Amino acid sequence: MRNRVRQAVEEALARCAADGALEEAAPPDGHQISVPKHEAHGDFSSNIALVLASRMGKKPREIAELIAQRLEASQLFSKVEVAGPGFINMFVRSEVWQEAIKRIVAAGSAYGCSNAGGGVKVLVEFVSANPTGPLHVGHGRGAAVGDSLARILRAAGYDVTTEYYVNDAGNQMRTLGLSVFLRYRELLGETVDFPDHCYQGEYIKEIAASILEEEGERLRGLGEEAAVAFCTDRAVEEILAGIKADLDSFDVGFDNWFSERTLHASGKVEQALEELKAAGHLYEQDGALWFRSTAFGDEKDRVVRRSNGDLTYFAADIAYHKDKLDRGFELLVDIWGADHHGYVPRVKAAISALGGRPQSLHVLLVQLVNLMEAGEKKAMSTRAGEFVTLKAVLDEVGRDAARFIFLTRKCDSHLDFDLDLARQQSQENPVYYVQYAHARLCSVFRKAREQGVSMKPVDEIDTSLLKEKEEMEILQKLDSFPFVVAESAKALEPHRISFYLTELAAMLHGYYTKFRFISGDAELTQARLLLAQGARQVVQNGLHLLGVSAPETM
RNA sequence: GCCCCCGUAGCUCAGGGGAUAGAGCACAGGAUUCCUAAUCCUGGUGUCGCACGUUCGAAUCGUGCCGGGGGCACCA
Repeated sequence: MRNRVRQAVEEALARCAADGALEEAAPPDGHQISVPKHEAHGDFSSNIALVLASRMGKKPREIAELIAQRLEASQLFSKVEVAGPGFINMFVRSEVWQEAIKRIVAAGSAYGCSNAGGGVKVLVEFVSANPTGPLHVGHGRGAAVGDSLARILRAAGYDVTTEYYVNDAGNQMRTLGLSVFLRYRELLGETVDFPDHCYQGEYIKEIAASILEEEGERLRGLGEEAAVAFCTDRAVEEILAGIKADLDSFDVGFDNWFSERTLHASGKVEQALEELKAAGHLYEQDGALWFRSTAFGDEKDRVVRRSNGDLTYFAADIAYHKDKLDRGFELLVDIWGADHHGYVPRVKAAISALGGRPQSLHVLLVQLVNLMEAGEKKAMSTRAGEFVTLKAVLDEVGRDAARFIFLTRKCDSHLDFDLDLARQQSQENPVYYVQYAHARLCSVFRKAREQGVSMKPVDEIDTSLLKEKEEMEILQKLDSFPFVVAESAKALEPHRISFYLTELAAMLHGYYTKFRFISGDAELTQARLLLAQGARQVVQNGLHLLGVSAPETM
């Protein structure tokens, strides 16, 4: 609808130019069609005259009048007004809104989808937690945001691939293997010195125990290097399996699991460095190899190969992002913990140096989650082994509530996740408010069936009977859903969907209390059931974008 | 010291150039012979952290402060 309104306004402007009333025919960049806060200001409002005024040296209201006059002829509107400093307020005819419900019902589960994204190939990389321990709540937030964003982008017509980058190479992998091996030796009765930098968690002991069970004392005879390597492989395997299981119970899946080891093994890291070197962006200093990232806006140059010969993680990250571009992705969305924000300029620098467009990379920095319990912040450190796992939280508050809490805030705002509250307050959680709206509509249809009321074919339903103010508001809200999805995708902001759904649910609950879907008036009942069907569909589609279930009963 | 994010109602947070700044929670009162009361209705609160600036117009943009968090390794 909004697009139709925009088109009408811009055509009216063109007609002004055609008949000589105004000089400009082209719509200005800042032209916005918005939904006013106050209903007295119409269904839609255009600021076109305000934007044009300064450029044309005319009074905004004068321009607005000229355009408004030509808009009145449109079949779309029942009334067009100039108001305030020069807004054009437009009132859409009720028949236009009423027809929308048929479109919505016809589209079904596809309603909300659009081709706004134009098939742009986008890679959404998220979670990518190091396989050194189980996922904690912070990873859960990233998982919810990434998975939901991928769903929203798909709905908005982007060609989406999701990926988890597995850091299964490098120093910390040795540390992980060493940690397990030391616990293994402890289990064999040795007294070992367990260093602080090793992973302290209980899960390390469990992995050691399972190795002991399956391999016996065999590892003792292998020599430290081989034994640690063995432990590393086993630990990564077990931890990754655990991570996958946790994500699975959070209903988060990935198209690809991308292993860092394969980057090294295939020579792609060396290749990327060669390319940078050929372009003159690398230099040697103090025995190390540096990338001149300052040439692309970073605050200091970065080491890609240390003086001891080891490649840094950054070197692999360069190759990884090059590989993403080589695979043809036009838009790269990386979802990182906010503590990695310092990393953004150097990765963008690498993309630029390799001939890519730094704007093609969008890094969403998800603020860390403060887990609160009994009014106190709980410590979160994988290495120290002090953290609340995602699994533990899911077991307590449930998948739907957890996802909704994560998705009802902008991802760059800090989030206090109060365990006590989420646990005991589950009845007041907004997710149930939305789900209940869906369940209630389902129950209306159950009731209708009980009473032998069945819906007529859509064509035969008289939608002009939907003339209550509340019905009109719901129709407008339902109509805006595809626009909300498209904007949410464009802005990479899943939380807009949660807010939309909460607002829609409020309208539906209010309507439910005040009016009856099923009444003695057979024609009216048909029209209202159609409204109910469309509304239920939109709630369901919206919840699906969040990865939250839409129960039929509660 | 430098960089990034945040600061909006008692609390948790939306709004991120547009008209009189919103929601949930909490608090008080009310609503159910009838499609699920996990619901609805009513009640009120804001120096939008502070100060300048940009313009027709600023919670929103810019600069500087203040406060909170995070980051500034040849760690990941």
